[in-house]
Amino acid sequence: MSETEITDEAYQLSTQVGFNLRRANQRHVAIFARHVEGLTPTQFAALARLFEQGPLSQNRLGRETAMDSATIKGVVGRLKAKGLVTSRPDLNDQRLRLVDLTAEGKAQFKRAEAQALAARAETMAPLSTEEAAMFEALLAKLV
Amino acid sequence: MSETEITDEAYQLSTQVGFNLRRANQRHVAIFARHVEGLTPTQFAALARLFEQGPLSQNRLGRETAMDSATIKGVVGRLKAKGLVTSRPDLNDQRLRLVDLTAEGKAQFKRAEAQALAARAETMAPLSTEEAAMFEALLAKLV
DNA sequence: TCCCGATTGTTGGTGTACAAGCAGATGTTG
DNA sequence: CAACATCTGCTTGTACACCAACAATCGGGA
Repeated sequence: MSETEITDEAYQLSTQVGFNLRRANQRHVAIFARHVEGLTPTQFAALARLFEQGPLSQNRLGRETAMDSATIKGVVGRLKAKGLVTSRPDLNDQRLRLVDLTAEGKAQFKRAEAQALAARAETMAPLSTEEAAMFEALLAKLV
Repeated sequence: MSETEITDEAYQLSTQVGFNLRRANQRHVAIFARHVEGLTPTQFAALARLFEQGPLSQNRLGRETAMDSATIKGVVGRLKAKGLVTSRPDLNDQRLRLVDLTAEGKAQFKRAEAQALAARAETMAPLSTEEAAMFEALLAKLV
């Protein structure tokens, strides 16, 4: 019996945090998809940053949303295909492509914002208000 | 000023949790990759379940590790390519393919276990012992 | 026994995610 | 001003992650 318990202990120690981090994220993405029509969490994040900050270069937008240059290229491409953003060369620096919201992009973001709030609420529903605040504070330390 | 603050508030409310969940997971995956040679977190999780529970059908293994059938197929395929697991038909139920650890798979898991512990420690390093315990407890409620 | 619903594994399609390597533009420094 | 390092965006390759549709198999009830 003791050996089994030791094995159990070791397993839990070694994977629980990363494993549950991954599952919590999966769960949130699924909840988000149910609430927000036509936007993934990452696409929503990109729209949010553009809404906040105005036109940004593609790489800059990637940094602001925690995506590397290969990932943000795909995200921007899909948003362009939906007509939510445009991209044009920067006249002052020919390396840059400035990404900007279209009117439709702004409208879609505003619609999605309330839905994203509902998704957030459902994700945090298992926690009390105090627990949720504590969790968010601790999570922020784990960047 | 007040309008800017309102926009800020709305943005933070609507994305912070999901966004930080995603970033915390990204960070953990990166830390895990630095510590554990040759195994991704999901591959490690699959080996861990097989080590715990012995041979499992492919779909069952997927459920135990929170992967759908399409995802677990890829993971098992890569583990087979590395010689860490084998799969064979179940004689009692011809729908099933039993996945099992090889001797090399067991050895690799035991080696990786200590490294995974170190990765976990580095992931949680920004938190005190009490904070880490609190965080894990709250995270567990968010499945 | 036969039929029907449920389960298993597979495939194809879409969407993140990152490493590595590339070419072109930029800007600094000797 | 010319060599240099840096930055940007792109591409390729690998690895999750899930949905939807599918064929084969299984189990139970009419």
